[in-house]
Amino acid sequence: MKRVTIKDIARAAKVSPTAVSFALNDKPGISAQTRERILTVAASMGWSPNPTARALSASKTNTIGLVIPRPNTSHLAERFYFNFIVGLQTTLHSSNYELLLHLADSVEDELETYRLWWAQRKVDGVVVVNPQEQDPRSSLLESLELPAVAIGDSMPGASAVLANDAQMMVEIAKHLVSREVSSLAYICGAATRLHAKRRITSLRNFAKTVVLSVEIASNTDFTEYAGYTETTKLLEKANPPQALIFENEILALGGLQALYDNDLTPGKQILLVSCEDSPICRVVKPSISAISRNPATLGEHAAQVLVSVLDGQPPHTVSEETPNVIVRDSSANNLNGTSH
Amino acid sequence: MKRVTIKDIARAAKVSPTAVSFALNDKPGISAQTRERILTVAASMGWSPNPTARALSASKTNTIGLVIPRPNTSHLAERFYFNFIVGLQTTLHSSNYELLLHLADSVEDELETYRLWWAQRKVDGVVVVNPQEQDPRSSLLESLELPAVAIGDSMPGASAVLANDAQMMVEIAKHLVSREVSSLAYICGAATRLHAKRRITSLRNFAKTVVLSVEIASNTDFTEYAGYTETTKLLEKANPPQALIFENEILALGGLQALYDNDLTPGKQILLVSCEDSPICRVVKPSISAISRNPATLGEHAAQVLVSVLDGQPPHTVSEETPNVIVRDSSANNLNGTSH
DNA sequence: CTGAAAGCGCTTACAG
DNA sequence: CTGAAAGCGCTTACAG
Repeated sequence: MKRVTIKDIARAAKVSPTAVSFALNDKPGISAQTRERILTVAASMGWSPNPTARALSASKTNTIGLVIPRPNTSHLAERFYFNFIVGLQTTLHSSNYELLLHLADSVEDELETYRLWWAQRKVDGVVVVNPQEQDPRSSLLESLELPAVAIGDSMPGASAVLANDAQMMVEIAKHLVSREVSSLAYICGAATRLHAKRRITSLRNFAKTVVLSVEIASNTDFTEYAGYTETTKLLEKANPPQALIFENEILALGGLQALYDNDLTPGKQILLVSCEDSPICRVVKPSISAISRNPATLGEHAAQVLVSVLDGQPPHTVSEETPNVIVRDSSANNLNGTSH
Repeated sequence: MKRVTIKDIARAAKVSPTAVSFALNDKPGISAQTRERILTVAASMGWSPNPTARALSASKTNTIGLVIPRPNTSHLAERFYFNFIVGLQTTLHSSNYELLLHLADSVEDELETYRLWWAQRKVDGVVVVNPQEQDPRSSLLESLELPAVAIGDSMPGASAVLANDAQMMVEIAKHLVSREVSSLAYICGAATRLHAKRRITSLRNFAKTVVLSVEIASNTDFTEYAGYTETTKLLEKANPPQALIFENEILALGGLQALYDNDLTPGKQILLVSCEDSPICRVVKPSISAISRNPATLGEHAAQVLVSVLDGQPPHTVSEETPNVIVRDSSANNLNGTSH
C-alpha cells in the first residue's frame, strides 16, 4: 500500500499542498469551508502525518532525551528509573513527544551524549537526573543552550522539579516525636551530596523547635553492611538515639540486624523509618515504616515542565508535594511500647 | 553556530554533494584519494549527520518500538522491564538504532500503536512481549508486514528469543532430587498460559525419568495470599509434597508463611525454590533458592535478532541459555537436614 | 570514477 | 483568502 501524502490530498481536493498543510495544522489563511473539505478528503484517504518529514522541515524533533547512569546492581535505582520513565513517557505521549534514552558509563559519556544529541538535532531538550554542586553538566547545557529540566534539585540554567526533601525530613521527625522520641540519628550515604546536605540542615533546624537531639551517621556506601556498621557505632555511644532514620531500605535492613545483635527490640526500644519504600519494608519483621514517593508522578511533572519550556514558556521550577510516612510496625507504637 | 551540511563540505572540497554523500557513507563510486580529502574536510568542519534528513530520504527510521503493558503495581515487572530495556538499548545504541517505548492500557491500545507506528513510519520493527496462544498481535503484524521479534515464546510471522523454560524446570527438579526429594509441587499463576503449560509439561516429562511425583497448584492470582492458600491446600493432603517450586518470589513468600503456620521448618522438612529472584529472596528467613535470569541479556539478544532482520537476514529464532539455580537456605541441605 | 538532478513529505516565507 | 516555489539535509537513480 502506497503512502498517502499531502500532495495526493491536494490533487484530490483540487487545492495546493500549502492549503492542505494549513488545514491539517489548523493555521489561519484558509476559509472554513475549504478547510472542512480538505480535512474530509484527508480522512477519507487515510492520511497520517510523516513525523520525519515534519521534523526535517520544522527543524524540531519532538523528542526529549534522558541520560541515566548505567545500572550497577541497585534494585532501588531500577525501580525508580523504570517508574520515572513510565511517568515521563505518559506525559510525553499525550504531548506528542518521544523519549530517547541513553545509559551513560561516566560523566564524560553523559556530556558527550548531550553534545551529540544537540549537534545532530536528535532532541529538543533533555531531562537531567541527580544534579550536583558545581555540576559540569550545568555549564555544558548552558553553553549549548540546550533546554533542560533538572530532577530533585535546581541547576543553573535549567528548569527544575524539586523533590521537597527538607519538608519530608520534618514529616519524619514529627512522626517520631509524636511517638515520644527525643533523640534520633539519620544514617545516610555521603553527607556531602546536595540532597543529603539539605536533609540534614532541615532536620537540625527542626530539632531546634522541639525537644530533639539529632545525630548524623554517614558512609560512602549504600550496602546492608554499611547500615549495620553505622548502626552498631551509634548503639555503642553513651546515649544511643531512640530512633533511626535510614536513607534507604537497604541501610535499614543492616540497621535492623544490628539491633537484633544488640538484643534491642526494633519498634519498641528503638524506632525505625526508611526514606525509601519497597516490598522489602513490608516483608521484614518488624515491617519498616517508610516514605513512599511515586517516581512516575515526578516523571510526569518533569515532562510537563520541559514540554512547556519547549512550547515557549520561560524556564521555571516546580515543587513536588511533600510525601507522607507510611506507618508500619517499626514505628507504629510509642517508644517503649505504650500504644500510640 | 550554523549547521554544517553536506553542501558546505561539497563547496569546501570542490566536489558534488553526491560525492560527499558517497564518501561519508563509504559507498563505491569514488576514488580513494577524493574520499580521503572529503573525509578530512568534513572532520575539520565538524560535520555530523542529520538523522532526520537521512530517515526521510532513505525512508528508514533506525528506530524500533517496544510496547509494554502499563505497570500495575508489580515490582517484579518493573525490574524485569527496566533491565530488559537497558539490554535492548545497549545493543540498539551500538547498532545506531533508537528505542521507542509505549505503555499500553489494553490489547487494543497495543494493536493500535503498531498500526500507527507503521503508518507513520515511526519504527522499522517492534519487540513483542508476552506472546500468547492465538495472539491477535500475530495476525496484525503479519498483515502489516511489520518486522517483529517475540520475547520468551515463538509467534507466527515473527522472529523470537526463546526463554528455555522447559530446561529450567528440569534444572530445578534435578536440584531438588539431588536433595533427596521424591515429590514436589509447582505453584503458579493461571496454568493455561503458554509459558505455564510448557513448564508443567517439562516437569511431568522429567518426573517419568526419575522417582518423582509432581503436583500442580495454580491460581489466577500472583499475590502473597494466593501463595499462602495454595500451599495450605497442598499441606492438607494425605501425602504433602516434599518440595515446592513457586512461579515467583511473591507466591513463595506466602508459601513460607503457610509452612510456619503449620509448624513446618522450611529448608528442612520441606524445600523451596522460586523461579524468580529478587532481593526479597535473600532477606527472608530462610533465604529462598531462586532462578536468576538476566533480563538485560534477553534484551540484548532481542535487539540483535531484530536488527539483523532489519539488515536483511530472514526472520529467525534464538534460544537463551538455561539459567542455574542459586542455592540458598531453603534448599541448601538434603530433605530432613542431612547436609548435602 | 564523477556530477547534475530529482526526490523523500512536509512547512513557511513570498507574492498574488 | 489562496497558490507557486523554495527549502529542511540527505540519498539515489540516472546520465556522462
